[in-house]
Amino acid sequence: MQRQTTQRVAIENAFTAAGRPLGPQEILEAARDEVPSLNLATVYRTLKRMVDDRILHPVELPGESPRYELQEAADKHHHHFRCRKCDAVFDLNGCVNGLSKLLPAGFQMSGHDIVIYGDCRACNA
Amino acid sequence: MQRQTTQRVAIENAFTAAGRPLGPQEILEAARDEVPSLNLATVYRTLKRMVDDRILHPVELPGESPRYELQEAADKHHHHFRCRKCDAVFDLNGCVNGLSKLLPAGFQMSGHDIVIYGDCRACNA
DNA sequence: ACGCTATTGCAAATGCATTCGCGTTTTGCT
DNA sequence: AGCAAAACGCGAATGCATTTGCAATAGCGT
Repeated sequence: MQRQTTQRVAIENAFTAAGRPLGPQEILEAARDEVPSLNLATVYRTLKRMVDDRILHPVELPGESPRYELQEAADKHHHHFRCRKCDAVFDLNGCVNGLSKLLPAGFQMSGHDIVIYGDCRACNA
Repeated sequence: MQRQTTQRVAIENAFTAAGRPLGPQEILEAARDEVPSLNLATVYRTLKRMVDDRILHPVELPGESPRYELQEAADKHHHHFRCRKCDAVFDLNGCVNGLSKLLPAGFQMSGHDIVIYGDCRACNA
């Protein structure tokens, strides 16, 4: 049976408060505001459970360890922005057309990922 | 000083023969056709040197360890295709428009990556 | 409030890709 | 051909992100 622990709630809160994909370390730091004793192993255990339960969804970017976002965010097709100054990742709404015209003959497309790099709002200011 | 060893030549040949980005293990297997004694450590050493010398360029895809492609290929802006059946990666020519319209207000774009997933020509056949 | 068991914190262990140490082999210069 | 330095092969060592074992703690049903 699934228990409602303070650390799990703190982790869920971290996601809703951030509104963007978070990595294990980021989650740890954010959730420690609520539960200072929180341990990284617990973060990993909780992440794994929440992914299994379809509450979170992994976000993989080139050359980086996975971040996670709420499944509800993942449900609608979207892509990601990664800030080169603060390394934070943000969700982007929408998509582009014409991807399939990049395909060579004989290739079949079943999905795609787009990552935009640059400076986020906060780092820009 | 830089020496022209048979293993280094074999590795270079693997790239020109493949015409697509290769990972260390793929390189090892391909180059062993020419030099059966080739060792993975040598592949890594050679890759590092060739990247330093701007002969090769690393290709990072979400959730995978880096592959490498000839710098000449990397010089013109392009993206990548990854086959879900054989895991091979291919270069794609061209790009798309309208990426910047995905940006939220206050965000500044300085680059982007696109990866298309699907079945490659060979796996399709 | 009590007790059972899921969950936690901590430190040690994994897994994996990549790197290093070192004795041996090659390369390229003379 | 002769040699010093660069490369190699091999196995052991790193570095990191992630996982696990275990004793202690804390949800939650009764």
